[in-house]
Amino acid sequence: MNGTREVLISATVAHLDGRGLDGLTLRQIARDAGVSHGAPLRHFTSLSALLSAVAAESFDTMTEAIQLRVARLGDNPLAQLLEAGRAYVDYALANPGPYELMFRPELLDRSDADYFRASVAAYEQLATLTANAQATGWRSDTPHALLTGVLWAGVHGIASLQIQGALPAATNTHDPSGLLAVFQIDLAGLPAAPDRSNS
Amino acid sequence: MNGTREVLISATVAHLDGRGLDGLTLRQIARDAGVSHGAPLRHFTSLSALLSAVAAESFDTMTEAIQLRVARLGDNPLAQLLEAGRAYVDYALANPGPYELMFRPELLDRSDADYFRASVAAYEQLATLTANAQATGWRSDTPHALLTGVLWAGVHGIASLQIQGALPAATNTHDPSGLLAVFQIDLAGLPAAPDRSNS
DNA sequence: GCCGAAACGTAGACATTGTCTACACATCGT
DNA sequence: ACGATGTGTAGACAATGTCTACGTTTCGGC
Repeated sequence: MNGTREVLISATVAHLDGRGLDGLTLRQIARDAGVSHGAPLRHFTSLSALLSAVAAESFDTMTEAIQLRVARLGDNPLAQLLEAGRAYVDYALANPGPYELMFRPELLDRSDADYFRASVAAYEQLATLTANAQATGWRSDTPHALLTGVLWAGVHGIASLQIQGALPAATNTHDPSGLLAVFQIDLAGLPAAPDRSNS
Repeated sequence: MNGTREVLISATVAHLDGRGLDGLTLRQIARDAGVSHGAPLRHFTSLSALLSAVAAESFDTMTEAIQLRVARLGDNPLAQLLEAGRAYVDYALANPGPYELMFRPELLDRSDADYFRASVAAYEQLATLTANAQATGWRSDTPHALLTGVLWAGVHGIASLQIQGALPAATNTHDPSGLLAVFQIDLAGLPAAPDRSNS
């Protein structure tokens, strides 16, 4: 149960939560986990492999958190899509360390099967929500993959810049959901409100 | 003229253009520049300081490139804003190495005056274009700093994900300007077309 | 139960990195 | 002319990722 492999992953997550990527080395993780500096290589072929496992876990956690938030809403695809965007940014800002790791390909092993699966699952989640929204007529003329990519880029850009404090003070003091509110105007502004055509 | 300082910066830029951040070490830069491994520290207090100088230069280059593209257009603030967004993404995709460096605070020296100046100048450029567009009535009710931040996050997210190949194939094969076209719909969709009210 | 093999863990190498220090040479203002 | 300052080199130092050699521990088939 508390196998070394799990301890290593826990130590990595703890370090990410505490100090982020700063000082996150294989030997430091080993020290935190209470094992020798060579022990991690018995469970992961490299530092990248260990970080990929952690990144995959973080992707899964984020996907679940988003799913929970979306599930609370009724069957309103556009509202669900917006809520997913907010939940995405909320997760990133609440877990900046793991989030940064997820989008640092040079630290990860891109061929890691679990990382690939988890990242694709996250994308598929957004793609499905986008498709549902488009099915209601909202932006049905925009190519699906293109729209999904742009929406992802939007929330990713907000999360990234906010985490690294790159947004100037005036923007930074706003609630992150406030940023998304602008997207909401975008999203809801164009064709018709989705559930009004049903009542 | 061909002082060691300039040679070091050139070598760094060349490395960024050729291999990106991969293998970009102080000693490798020194080897490329044909000096000893300790020489760079005579001109820069640390690796971060050298990288900050290069990042500042890249920011300035990008700002100029955007300004050129915008200046070609007539006095149509909304069209200028859109063109700036396209020029931003174009620069990032044409110079992925320098662009990645610009947004890697842990590699840079945040207190570097020139880096700060150059990054603020880039932000101010976008802020001005945004303000001009808002002055025509476009989204004049959205707080200026908030809108600027969201626009920046949008293009930054697109550029970042595209550079690291994180967007799936269907999205990736599109012309990057195609991605922005979706933003164009957003931007132009809401109130009124800006120049029609003039003719 | 035994025992060989596999898994697991440790300790010590090795090359490489950023930075520091000691030293040498040049350049230049006075 | 000469001391100070600037510039370059070479050698240290600690730290890192990974490799190898060497012990344990564990465990499945006889």
